[in-house]
Amino acid sequence: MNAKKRAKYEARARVIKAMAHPTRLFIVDQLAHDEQRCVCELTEMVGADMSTVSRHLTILREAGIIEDERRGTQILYRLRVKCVLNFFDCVEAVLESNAKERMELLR
Amino acid sequence: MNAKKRAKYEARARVIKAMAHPTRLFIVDQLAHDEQRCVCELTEMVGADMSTVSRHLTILREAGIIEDERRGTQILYRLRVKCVLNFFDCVEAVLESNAKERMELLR
DNA sequence: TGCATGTTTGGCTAAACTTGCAAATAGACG
DNA sequence: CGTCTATTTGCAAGTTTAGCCAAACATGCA
Repeated sequence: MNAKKRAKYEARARVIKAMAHPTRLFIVDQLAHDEQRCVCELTEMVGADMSTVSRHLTILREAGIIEDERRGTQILYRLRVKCVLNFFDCVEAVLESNAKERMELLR
Repeated sequence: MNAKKRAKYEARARVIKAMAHPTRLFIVDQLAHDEQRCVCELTEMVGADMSTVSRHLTILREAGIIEDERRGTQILYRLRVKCVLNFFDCVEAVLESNAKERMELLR
């Protein structure tokens, strides 16, 4: 694999890596339903330290998956690219396929 | 977020995390085109130690993304769930969106 | 200006990930 | 059985990540 090709896959991996965490997946899922949320609300929903949630949000933002906008004293986050929701369907398909496989092995 | 919900997102994150590496993305992409490949071929294409490639394959297999089958002395790997290819389209959309954003900031 | 609220950043530790080398394992075959 | 080929696994070192607390920053408002 040459340098150019490697760079291509590294760029893609950076985006996927940003989603590869339960809390960040939850946030994306939440923003898919709720349009936009402030850090305080997300912190409440996630149930972790606000500093931790803030860092997760930074990771998602730097990957280009979400964007933010200041509103007075708080900062609202929202989804930037909707298609990430397709991820969920496919991931569910993988998980179901895994479950089915396990069932068959038991027989 | 309660325990059940957390478990759901953790399961999803495990699948996505398995894809969150340039080499593994390359392998998935390759298997999408080539039907199936042995470890030696993939090692050649990736250009890393075979033990490293083998480990990446294990990670993908345990996530349920690929499956293997012994053929004589070698082991062939192939994609198990095709929809992971949708990931690429969306990831490209994110990357393009990022590129466009950068362009606008320059103006 | 000074205070209150909301968010990010610095610093640190523990845990997880990545990689290559060397050694072990699994089949194929004489 | 011994040996060859293909693949996996044990180990060690280096790198990255996640999480919390405390401190810094930003904004709105009296």
